[in-house]
Amino acid sequence: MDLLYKQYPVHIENSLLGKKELLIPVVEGRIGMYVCGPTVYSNVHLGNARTFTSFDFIFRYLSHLGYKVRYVRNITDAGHLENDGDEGEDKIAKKARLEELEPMEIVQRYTVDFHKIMQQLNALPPSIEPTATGHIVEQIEMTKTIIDRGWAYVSNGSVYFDVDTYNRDGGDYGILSGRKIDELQEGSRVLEGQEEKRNPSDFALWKKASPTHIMRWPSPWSVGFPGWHLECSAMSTKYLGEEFDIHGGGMDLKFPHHECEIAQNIATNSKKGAKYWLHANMLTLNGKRMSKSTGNTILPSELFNGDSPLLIKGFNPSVVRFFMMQAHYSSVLDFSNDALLAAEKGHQKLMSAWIKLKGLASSKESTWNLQAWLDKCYLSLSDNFNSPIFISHLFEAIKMINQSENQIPLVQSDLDLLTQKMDAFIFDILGLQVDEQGSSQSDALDKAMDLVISLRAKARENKDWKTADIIRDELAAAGIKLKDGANGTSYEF
RNA sequence: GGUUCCGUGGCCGAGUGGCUAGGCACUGGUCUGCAAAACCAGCUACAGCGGUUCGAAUCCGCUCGGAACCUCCA
Repeated sequence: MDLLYKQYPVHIENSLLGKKELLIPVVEGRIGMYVCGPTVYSNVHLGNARTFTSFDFIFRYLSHLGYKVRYVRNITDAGHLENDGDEGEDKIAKKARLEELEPMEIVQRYTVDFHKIMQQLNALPPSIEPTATGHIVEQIEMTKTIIDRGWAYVSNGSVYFDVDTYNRDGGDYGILSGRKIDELQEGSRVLEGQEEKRNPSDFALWKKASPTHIMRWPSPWSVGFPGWHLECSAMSTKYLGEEFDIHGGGMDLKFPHHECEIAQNIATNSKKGAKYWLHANMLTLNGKRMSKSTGNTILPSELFNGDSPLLIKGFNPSVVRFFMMQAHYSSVLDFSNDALLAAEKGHQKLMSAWIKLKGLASSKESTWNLQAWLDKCYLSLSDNFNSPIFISHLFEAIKMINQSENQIPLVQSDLDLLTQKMDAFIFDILGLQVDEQGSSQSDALDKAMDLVISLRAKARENKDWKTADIIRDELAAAGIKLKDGANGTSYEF
């Protein structure tokens, strides 16, 4: 049998070219994917979580297709400047100073928070999760190489990438974002402390630390810290090679971060790193980008437990994930209570059908075209990871399942295949989870419920509606919903 | 000001030249002691104005509205 990725070749929208292309891995059967991770100086907000959930879904699908995927997602724990001038301060160091903590305490706290949230959202851990501080040596080496090749200069102990010279030598700074350097300089903000740079568009590879700066490492140029853009170049090269397949990140990193990464890669080894660039779009709240300064923000933990003035209730992480998956990763997704509520219902319908499917019997012949449906599902996923279309196909199957009384219009082998594929689609690829309580239902509980249901059935036989309704209402209050059907009563959480 | 992108039915959200996703909500019906669920049916839209075309939500132009980025951003 053909491998799935050969049967359903993946096409992805490459931000570098602005068009969809066939994914052809550098090494057949393997995918190297790098995603820019979070800067761990505060709790991840929901927008961050969306980006990582999007790439988790992509990782899951590529793996499902049979690719051997090495997924590298870094933790930025140093080198992320507040601004690029002399007053530039490392984000981690700033937070540490404000909270009077050791920088690595900040890093530890928010790394743990990040992992916890991503786990709740059922995101798989990446294959490698390297940290910037763990790769200072590599970053220094890369800086040396770029200086040696003539595209960086030392200024007062700091090292800057020389964008003008790089482009004059045939570099293509601006290729990703479509920006032209001349325009950039005209439009750029006036920043303090730019005098170390020859040119405003130059960016730091290494920054000399001020006497009070608390994160510092020795280097040939000064005691200091690496520039933000450099870590991703250094770590992606180290773990995925000079040429690898996919580089992902939030849309807001396209410029300057990813633009700088490409320039650094080419300046180091004449190769631009990733073949395909993917950008996950922003999550907006009330039509605006989330921002801590304006209060237009929500933390995943608040969303899960409902502890926010913006929410009427909490939502299960799997519902949140389903909500995100109903939009394409490359589209802006607007967040609202109503949208979440709708997603919750849809999620419930999906899970109910999944549970029903497992209890259905097969038929003597298949009158539902399983293969055609499978093709549609895979084609939608392979078409630039189109999760919304994919989910719409899922609901076609759900309709068929719900139309089935006790028998599904499929022979046993088809029923087995459908069950296996639904399992893979819902849980392995979309990464959804059945309600924890629902999945933990034990035999004992089943027996107890059977008893309660039969008692209620008796009451109903005797037209003792009062007793029947008390049982149903009390169970409902306890979170157990009874459903009277033609073939008896079932329950769910 | 520059770059990129978007404006789809009550809401969310796909589609990107013809065959008009899907979810949620709503209305009617089936089922049912009632309810819930499910099923059936209905509601059927593409910001506005022009243009190209046999045909445009989809391509082009303009107008209006919104978003992201332009060295903190996922």
